[in-house]
Amino acid sequence: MAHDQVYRALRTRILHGELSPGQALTLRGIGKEFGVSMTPARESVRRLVAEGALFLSSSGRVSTPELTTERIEELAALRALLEVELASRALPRAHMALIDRMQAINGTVAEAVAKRDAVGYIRANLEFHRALYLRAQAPAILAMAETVWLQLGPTMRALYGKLRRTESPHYHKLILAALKAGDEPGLRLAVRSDVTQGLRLLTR
Amino acid sequence: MAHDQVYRALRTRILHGELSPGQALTLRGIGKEFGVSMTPARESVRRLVAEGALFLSSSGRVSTPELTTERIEELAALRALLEVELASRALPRAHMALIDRMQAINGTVAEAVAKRDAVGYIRANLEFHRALYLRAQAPAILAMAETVWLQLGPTMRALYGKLRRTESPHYHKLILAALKAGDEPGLRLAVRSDVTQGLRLLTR
DNA sequence: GTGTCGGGTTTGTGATCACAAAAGGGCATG
DNA sequence: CATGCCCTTTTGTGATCACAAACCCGACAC
Repeated sequence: MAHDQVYRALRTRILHGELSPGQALTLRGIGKEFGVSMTPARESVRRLVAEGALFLSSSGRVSTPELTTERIEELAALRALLEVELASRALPRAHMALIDRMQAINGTVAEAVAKRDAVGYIRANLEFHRALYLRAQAPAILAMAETVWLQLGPTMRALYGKLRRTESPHYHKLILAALKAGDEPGLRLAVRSDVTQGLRLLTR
Repeated sequence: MAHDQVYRALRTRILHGELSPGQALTLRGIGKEFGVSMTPARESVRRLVAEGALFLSSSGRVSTPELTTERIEELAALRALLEVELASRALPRAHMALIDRMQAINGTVAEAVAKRDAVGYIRANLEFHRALYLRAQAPAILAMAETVWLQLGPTMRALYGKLRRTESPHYHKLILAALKAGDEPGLRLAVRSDVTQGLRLLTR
């Protein structure tokens, strides 16, 4: 059970962008921080490496990945593919209660943007998307989308650290509008734009 | 380095459908088979679990997954999404040499079908697809497609064990034809059909 | 015949250790 | 002042062990 707690803690840390790209980790360091031996630390690290959340150098050293532009573009394309599908599947099941909740979450997103709180922004943004995708009833696809998020975690932090915007995310409003209208093509376009938009800044 | 060899061996075994769904594995058994201790056996197993290739029961027991119909359908949808994208990206770079090679591989597929060799069929089939997708120059997407294959490995074995066909795969010919003609919509449809066709049998 | 209980056995978990390879830093040399 | 080398320290790897939980199977009771 120990390795699972370590795994979960590291995972959310990476997912929420609390680690910068290229940041090094050591097994003994992790073990010490969580009060366990190297064994569970190693297991959780290996698992995160398997998911692409951490990078394992040829000498066995572990760090968060520093993504190349090409890889970022690929991951953005993956997000677009997977999340458009998820949104599309969720649409018929998206009732008013869900849309209200997403609207509330979007308020949190706006707050985080205003406060320049990168981690808060990323977390709220993920929550916004996940709230919708959970309705798709497609756990395998959602899991795959989450591993893509995981791989982008540290990079996202770097991205929003550079961002100068203080206005609330435009495409989230389009997503909500399309949901309300039951407009599938509009939803697909809005999700694709939202997902692609941010990453586009990084690749130039 | 020991755990990597174990990992790779188990991975190809699963990928090629050499293990039936629900087959149990033990750490000590794996260690004994490969002449290593439990430690590297555990690491490789945990990695395969993270990739969805193995299933970890709540009590820690490990086995190949027995997929539900819903999950098979989802994984089929994922294959369709990812592989259509990969094929589409590969198309502009698919020269005659590649098509020739794919045609040769398709001969191997036909042989395996004729001999009722499930493992040979799966392996040749994967090789056929991978030959094309490698040209897409999209390692992240390809890696994701491969983990989907991995999850389906044991199930595929069960599927082709039940199959009665002895004719060579029809959709592979359509894929080759679309490649030769540079026909992108045709290619997308052919790949989608090929990927969906087999799994469709299982879900009914 | 069916169900339940018990004990021996199998199995996973996490800690610890010895070892080798890599990294980092200080020193000498050009 | 820069560069290469060597030694110390750090770090990952794999083996082994003690322990607890789960499992299996046979016996017993109803």
